[in-house]
Amino acid sequence: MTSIYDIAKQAGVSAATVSRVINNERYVSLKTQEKVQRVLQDTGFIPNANASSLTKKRTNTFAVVVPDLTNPFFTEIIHGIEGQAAARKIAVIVSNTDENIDKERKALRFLTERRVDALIIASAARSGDHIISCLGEDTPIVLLDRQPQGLKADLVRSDDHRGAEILVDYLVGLGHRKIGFIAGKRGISTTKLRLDGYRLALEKYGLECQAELIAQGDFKKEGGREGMLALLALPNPPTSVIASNNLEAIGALSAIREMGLRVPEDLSLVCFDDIELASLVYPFLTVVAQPVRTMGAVAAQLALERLDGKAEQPREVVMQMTLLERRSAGRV
Amino acid sequence: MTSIYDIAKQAGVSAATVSRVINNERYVSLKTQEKVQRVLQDTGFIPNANASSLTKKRTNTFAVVVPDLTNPFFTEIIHGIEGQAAARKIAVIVSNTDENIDKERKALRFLTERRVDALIIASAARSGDHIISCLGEDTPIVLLDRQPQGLKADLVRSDDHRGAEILVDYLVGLGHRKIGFIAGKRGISTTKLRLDGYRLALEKYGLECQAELIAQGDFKKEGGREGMLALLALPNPPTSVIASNNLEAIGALSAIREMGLRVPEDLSLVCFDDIELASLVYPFLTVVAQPVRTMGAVAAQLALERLDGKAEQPREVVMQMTLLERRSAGRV
DNA sequence: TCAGGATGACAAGCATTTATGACATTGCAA
DNA sequence: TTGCAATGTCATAAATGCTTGTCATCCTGA
Repeated sequence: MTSIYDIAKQAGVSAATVSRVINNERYVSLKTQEKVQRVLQDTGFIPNANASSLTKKRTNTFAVVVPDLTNPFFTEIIHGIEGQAAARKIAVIVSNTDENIDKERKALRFLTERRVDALIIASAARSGDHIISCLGEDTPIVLLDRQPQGLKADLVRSDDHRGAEILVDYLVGLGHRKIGFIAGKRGISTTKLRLDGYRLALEKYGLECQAELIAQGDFKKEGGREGMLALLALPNPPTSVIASNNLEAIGALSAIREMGLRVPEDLSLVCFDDIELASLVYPFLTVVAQPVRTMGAVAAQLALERLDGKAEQPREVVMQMTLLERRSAGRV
Repeated sequence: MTSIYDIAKQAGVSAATVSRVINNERYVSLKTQEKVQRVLQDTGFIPNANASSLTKKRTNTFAVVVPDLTNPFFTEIIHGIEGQAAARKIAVIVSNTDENIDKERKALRFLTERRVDALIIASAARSGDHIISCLGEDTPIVLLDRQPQGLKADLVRSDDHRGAEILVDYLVGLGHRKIGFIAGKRGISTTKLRLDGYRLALEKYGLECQAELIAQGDFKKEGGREGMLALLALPNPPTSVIASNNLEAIGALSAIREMGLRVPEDLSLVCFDDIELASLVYPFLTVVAQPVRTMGAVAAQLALERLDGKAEQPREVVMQMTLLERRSAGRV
């Protein structure tokens, strides 16, 4: 491989000078700058960023770890992150964990081997111990959507609690009194917040929160499907159901159809997190949506600020949830 | 930072030995292996992969460059690539170009600075000159979906030509004789293949291929919308339209609705590339779909084989298109 | 005793950055 | 005009954290 030494030789200067020219540093005369630049141009030389990061102790790389690359919620966030990162000449490595803690652990190990400058993660884990024990205290961490226990780090999320309330308000407004809930994956902060929000909102209306109306999900289609089947098997099933995320809603939908029921005629279904493209094709699911792309951008910003040494205390950015009313819920 | 030298000191061996233990190489006795492993464990040392790649001349990194991170077609492909890569301990850097050649150029430069081991790219460009001139001849390149001119490299795509034929067959089968077409982005191989397929299929049925029935698109929503508006403005508009990809179809849909028309009652609409989640929410768009996840996996495989020195000639993997009949097209 | 393989240390290399210091230039006061 | 400090310009060399070829040493078995 050709290195700055080759350039240096051709230009009749030292490698150090070439390095200075490349990095636009002071203390190199215009004349030598031009001389070196010419050789750089002529040879089409492209410096090795890896070698550079060895000495600079900056890899200009962010790691993004998400639990489900299949979910537009996360891919949109990645989109947002990539946009910010590219503008700062920072590479984005993405890792998918499939909601699997073991995969997450491996990914983290792998990413710290590469000495990423920052980690942006929607963790599949209940607690964050494995994250710090792997990355150490020094690498900036930005939590996305989910806050593992015992992990003090920047956090970007939406107001899950309020989101649940918005959905309950909406359903109650349509006359529903028996509102089912398909919870998210066990042990995830988001799951708890959304469930709590649901409970409190019911209380607000003096509605009893029956345990049997709460089914367990996992933020995936299959979990949503099974959760919904459980609710439908109830002797006295709910007239409306809230799914804890978009994929659960899709699973729930398939369960409902399996049972030969229609939405919203026989049952209302709403959920967290939008699937924008789906609604553009055919506006169907009523949801509370998060400003996903922005969340990604903000997460990247937080990481960048940490790198610049700004900020000390962990920061928490909470975004608004927005109700997008479509056709999956009806008056009862 | 702690390095293998520190480990070596603690274990009472040389750094070379530590390196050998870490990389599981021969010529280190079981006893010293254990001794070193213990220190490795105790200190929780994680080697620096960047330093390693400096000597090994392998970064264990793939670059994936796509034109639209918003399109599930590409995110699913990324998903497929990531799966294969993670299994081989290869990092995936993703770059989004927004169909912008300048962004693509910048991304390529950036990625070669990082000396990625392979490039997997769905290029936004007509020709591939900028790719080789940047990466050089040595880095394996796998083309995804699109084949820029003058670029000899492995290619993973689907049978676009046949895909178009399938759609025309289907529409003709429904009685359509006036079939419009919203083309893809100019200068992209896929655009041409799909258009050619459409033309030839019409010919097969002795249908005249009218130039006015072909609108220009760009593989994005806006292009689809404008293309459809143009078709609808025709004195004698088509009874059915084929959009060159999923996003164009969405744009077309919005145009149709703007004009107060209904699909499929007033107009049939079909397109290339599925939006799986959308169809699960509500089965609407009839499409020819590509096996996206597999395509990503195959692309990664091709890259891996190149790295292993297998394969000499450029290979072309062509996947089958599948018609997914739903509700956006009706009998005329 | 000796051949030959196993073991591991040494040192060079990978492509950069950067501290240090040598030398040149400039500005300004004497 | 001279002297001197401040600054600019650049090369040398050390450092970054790891790998690997070379070579000396130690064992083993014949």
